[in-house]
Amino acid sequence: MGATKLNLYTDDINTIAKIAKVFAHPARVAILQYISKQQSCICNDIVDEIGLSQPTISQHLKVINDAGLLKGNFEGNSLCYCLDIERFQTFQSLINAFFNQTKSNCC
Amino acid sequence: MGATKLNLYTDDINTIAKIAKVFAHPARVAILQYISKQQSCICNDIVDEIGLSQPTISQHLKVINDAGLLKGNFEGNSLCYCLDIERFQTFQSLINAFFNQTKSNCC
DNA sequence: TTTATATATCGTAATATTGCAATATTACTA
DNA sequence: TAGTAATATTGCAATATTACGATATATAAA
Repeated sequence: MGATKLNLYTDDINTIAKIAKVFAHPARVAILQYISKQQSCICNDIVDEIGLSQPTISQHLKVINDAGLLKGNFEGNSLCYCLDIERFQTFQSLINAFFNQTKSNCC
Repeated sequence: MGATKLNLYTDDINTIAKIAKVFAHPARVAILQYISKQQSCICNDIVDEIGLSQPTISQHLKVINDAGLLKGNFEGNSLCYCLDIERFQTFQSLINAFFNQTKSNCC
């Protein structure tokens, strides 16, 4: 009990759910938006920008990163995060495919 | 501790997260897909279709319904659920606006 | 090497989500 | 009105997520 029964669903369905989970917390939406606004891909002023602790931000970044949405490299002694646009685009396409298919089928 | 600090974020950000949450569980993705496939908006063979118990499906339906995505009306003694396409379309538009804005801003 | 700064990880408490059995409710039918 | 089928609600156990303090690790500069 309590755990999601992933085996009940098709891979496609699990993929959509997994993608949606990344955006299902406002901190992660805010982080993505903030990263995109910094032309030069600046790093952890995210902690200052959003009002969460450094470990919490780091945890959310890990979720975003595990989804493959980040490219990070060091600039000086600080980490420079950048959105992986291609991957982001893939997510958008998959989500749109789900929406389009679902609504076109419906009564 | 533990609870999401919604007050830290703009309404737009919280809206995106809330929408994403609906799709962040495979059962709900599957339910939406299944409902859309039934031309005649058929009801709780969802329970048979997906392998979850009736109360669990009902709970997921409630989440989807609370998001405003369902139109339900009784047909005989069974409930006929139907996707609210307009609302669904609104969700799609909002998500796409987020994606487009985020990726166009980025480095 | 020491020091300072930036980021990640660990451990843990608080809260949320998932799933189901039992039960209640609703709507039809006899 | 009693019985039946469909759906919702309640209560609870298992698990996941969120958040943070403490600490570890990594990089740069002194």
